[in-house]
Amino acid sequence: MTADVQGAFRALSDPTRRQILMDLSTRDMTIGEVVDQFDITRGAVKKHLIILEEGKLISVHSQGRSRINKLEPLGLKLALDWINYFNRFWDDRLSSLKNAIEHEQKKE
Amino acid sequence: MTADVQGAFRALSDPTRRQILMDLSTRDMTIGEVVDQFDITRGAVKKHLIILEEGKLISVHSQGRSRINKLEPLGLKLALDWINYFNRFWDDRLSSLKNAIEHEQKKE
DNA sequence: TTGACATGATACCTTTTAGTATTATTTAAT
DNA sequence: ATTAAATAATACTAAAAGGTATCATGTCAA
Repeated sequence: MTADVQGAFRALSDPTRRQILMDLSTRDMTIGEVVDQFDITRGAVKKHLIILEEGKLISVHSQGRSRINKLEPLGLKLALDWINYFNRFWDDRLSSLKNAIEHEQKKE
Repeated sequence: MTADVQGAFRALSDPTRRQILMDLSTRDMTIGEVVDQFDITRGAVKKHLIILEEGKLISVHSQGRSRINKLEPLGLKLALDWINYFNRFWDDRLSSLKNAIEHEQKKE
C-alpha cells in the first residue's frame, strides 16, 4: 500500500507527465492525441505513459487498433495520503497546512 | 505561484528526501542529526537538504556553528493544491478522489 | 590563538532519465 | 491479400541525479 507511493511521486515529478494528467482530466485520449499536445516524439510520450501507468495515475485500455489512456484516481490518492500525514503535526501549530489549504480555496 | 510546483514535486520524488521530511516532522534537526538516520555521507544528505529547501519543504536557520533544518508547509501545500485540482473532475463521477480519501480516513 | 567541531563547496564517478531514431507488430479498410 | 494507420519495442545519446571523497570555511572553547 505505502510501497506504491514511490511510483506515484516518481510519475508526478516530471512536468510533461503532470501536463498529460491535466490533458487527460478533460477527456480520455489515445497516444496519438496526447502526442499532438507536445513537441516530443511518440516514443517519448509512450515512455511517460508507461511511468504514469506504473504510478497508478492512468489506466490503458485497448480498443481496436488504438489504446485509450484514462485518468485513474488511485495514484493521486496515494500521494495525497502521504502529504496529509503531516497535517497531524501542523494542526498543533500556527501554520496549519489544512488551514492554508482552506484559505486558498476561499480565494477561488 | 504555480511555477514552484515543480520544485516541490521534484523534491518529493526521492524516498530519502521523503524520509527526511518524516524525521523532521517529529522535531527540528541539524544536518548531523539527519545524517545519523541514514547510511549515506554528509555530502549526500546536504544535497538532499538543498533540494528540499529549493522545493520550499524545509527552511534552514543558522544557530551558532550548527544549522537547524525545519519543516515548512508551503511546498507541501503547492503539491496538495496541484493534486486537488483533479477533484473538480472527479466530483461528477462514481470514483471521486475526495470520497476515496474520506473512506480511507474512516479505516484508521 | 590554537584546536576541535559542525558545516559548506567542489570535483569526480556511476546510474537513471528524457529524449530520438529506427524497426517490428497489430488491426482496419479497400 | 495488401496497404495504411496506430501503436510497441529496441538501441542509442546526452543530461541530470544520487552518491563519495576531499578540501575549505566558520565558530566555540581552552
